[in-house]
Amino acid sequence: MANSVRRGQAHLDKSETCLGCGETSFTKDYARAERICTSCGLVVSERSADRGPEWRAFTAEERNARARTGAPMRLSMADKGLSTTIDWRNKDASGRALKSNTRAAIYRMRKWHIRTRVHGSQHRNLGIAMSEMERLSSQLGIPREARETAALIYRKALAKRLVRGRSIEAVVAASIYLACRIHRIPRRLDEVVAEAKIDRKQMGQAVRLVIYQVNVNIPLASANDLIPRLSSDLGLEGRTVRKAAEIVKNARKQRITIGKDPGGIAGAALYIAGILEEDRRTQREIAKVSRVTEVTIRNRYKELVRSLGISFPRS
DNA sequence: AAGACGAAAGTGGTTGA
DNA sequence: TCAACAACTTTCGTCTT
Repeated sequence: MANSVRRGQAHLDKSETCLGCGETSFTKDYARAERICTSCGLVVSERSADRGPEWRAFTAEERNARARTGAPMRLSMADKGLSTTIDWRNKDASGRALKSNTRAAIYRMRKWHIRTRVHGSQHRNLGIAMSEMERLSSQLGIPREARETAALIYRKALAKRLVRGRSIEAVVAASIYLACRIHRIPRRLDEVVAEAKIDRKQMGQAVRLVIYQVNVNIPLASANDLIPRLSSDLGLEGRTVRKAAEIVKNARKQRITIGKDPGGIAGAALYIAGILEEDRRTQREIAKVSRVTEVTIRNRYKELVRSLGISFPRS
C-alpha cells in the first residue's frame, strides 16, 4: 500500500479545491450551508446552519407549525428518504372502503408506482449496502459527513456496475475507507478490514477498483493527520505534539516523506519531539501505537535527524 | 535489565521488460 | 509472466544507559 504513494499524486491542500476531484467550482446550498462540488458532488459542509423555525414559538404546536424543515435528505438512505408508498389496504384517507372502480385505478397506480421505483435489483442492493454501511461506520466511529461521502462513492460504484460479482461488503468497506481518506480521518485499511466481514485481499482489490473506476481523487494519507491520534494514545503534552507537527511539516518541505509509511514518519517525529521536549516515550511504545516496528521508527528517526539537522541538547 | 542500535533475511506489492 | 526493486517486518546479537 505504501508503495502506491510513489505514483505521486499532487496534493490538494488548497481549501478552495475539492478534496474529491480537484475541481474548483462549487454549488452553494445556502439553505443547508453546504458547498457541493459541481464535478463530483462531494458535500463540504460549513458551520452555523440554522434549520430551526424563523419566528419565535412559545408552545410545542407553534414550534411544529413554524418549523420549515422535515427529516433531512440523506444519501445514506437507500431512497434518499423520499419514497412514497401506496399501501395495500383499500381504504381512503379517512378510512372508508374504496368503490370498486377507484380500487382498480389505485391497483394500477400501485403496480406502476412499485415498478418505476428505481430498478429492482439495484434498489435492493442499495438497501442492503446502506444498512451494512451504517453498521460498519458506526462501529468505526465515522462522522456523518464522511458517511455521506461513503454513500456517494458507493452509489457511483453501483452505477458503474462494480458491485456485480463482488461482495457488497467489500465495496461498502472500500467506500468507507476512501471517504475517510478524503475527509482526512485516519483509519487504516486493517482497521476497516477488522470490522468488515471480508479479508484483506478482497478489500485491497475493491479499494483499488473503486479508486480506478469511480471519479474520486484520494488525498494521500499523511503523517500530519496521524499526529493528533497517536499523541493522545501516548498521552503526550501539547508542546510535544506541536513540535512533532513542526518536524513533519519540515520533513515534507524537504520531500523526504514521499513513499514512506506515514505511521513511521509520524512515529519518528513524535519520538524526536519527545526527546527535545523532555516528554519522552520509548521506541517500543511509539512503534506499538503507530503500527510500525521499532526498526522503522529508527530508520525514519535517523533520516529526519540527518536531513533536518536536528541536534539534541546534551543532558 | 530495559532500551537503543543495526545487520541480515524474509514479505507483499509494484514496475517494467 | 517474471525478475528487480523499495519499503517494511522479523529476528537476533551487541552496545548503552
